[in-house]
Amino acid sequence: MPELPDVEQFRRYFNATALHQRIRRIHVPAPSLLVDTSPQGLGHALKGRTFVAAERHGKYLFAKLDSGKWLVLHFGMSGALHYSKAGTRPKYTQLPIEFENGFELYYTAPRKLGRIALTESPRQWIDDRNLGQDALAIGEKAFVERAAQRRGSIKSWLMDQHSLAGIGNIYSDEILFQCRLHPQTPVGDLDDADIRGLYRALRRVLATAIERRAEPERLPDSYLLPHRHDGGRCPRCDTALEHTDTAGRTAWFCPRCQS
DNA sequence: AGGTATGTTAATTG
DNA sequence: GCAATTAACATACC
Repeated sequence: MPELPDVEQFRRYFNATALHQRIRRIHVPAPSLLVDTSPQGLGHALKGRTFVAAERHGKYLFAKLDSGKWLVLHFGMSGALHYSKAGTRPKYTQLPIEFENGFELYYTAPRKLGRIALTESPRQWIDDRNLGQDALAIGEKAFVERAAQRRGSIKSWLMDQHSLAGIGNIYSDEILFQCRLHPQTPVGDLDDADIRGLYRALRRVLATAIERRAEPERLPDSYLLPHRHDGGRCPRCDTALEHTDTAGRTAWFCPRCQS
């Protein structure tokens, strides 16, 4: 689930629930999710502190503490956040954060593919990992420039977090469907109008998904995603959708509209 | 029981 | 150095 629109949901949820309450304690059942820290190190950084704001870059969520340090959360393929009364810990909770108000914020990750870390600043984390600009923050000019230095398929470009942060398999399929480009089209084959069309589709798709709270069922029926499954048909021309392996993932597309 | 899965990263190959 | 491909990670779900 968690691509840019999903993590943006988490950011808003975090800001609406978890700010300004003192942290009583935390627990780390699976230390393998920790990056460059330990359960003790994390506990030391969080205990007695409050969160003051949450920010997002690509698929990463950064939660600022009143100490100035930041908690970093990545949701992998299946992570989520839940805030509720203490003692209602959901299954697959990998980080419960208990507050003094009797509520807890639960970070869940059923497949343990997420990441938990601490950083001095989001900027430092982003630079250390060489992440690209956030997909919704990049301007058209920079987007066009990025395209010019890129070879290979358009889908792998959109999903490359070092080039552009936030887009994954699901939303890259939708963006390419919206601007009628086949996922395996080489970036070098696109002209300026194609690239600008791609940029506009990217912004529109991500903004729409955020508006719909990143719930796939709420997306317009004219979108690919509600039909992206075996037996699904193109909402535009009713052709049977096909899929192909690209960039190590399954890319769904309409063979008639996207050529 | 086996195949697939919305993510990232390292190793391998061209 | 790039890009594509594959495997690995750990586990749920169909």
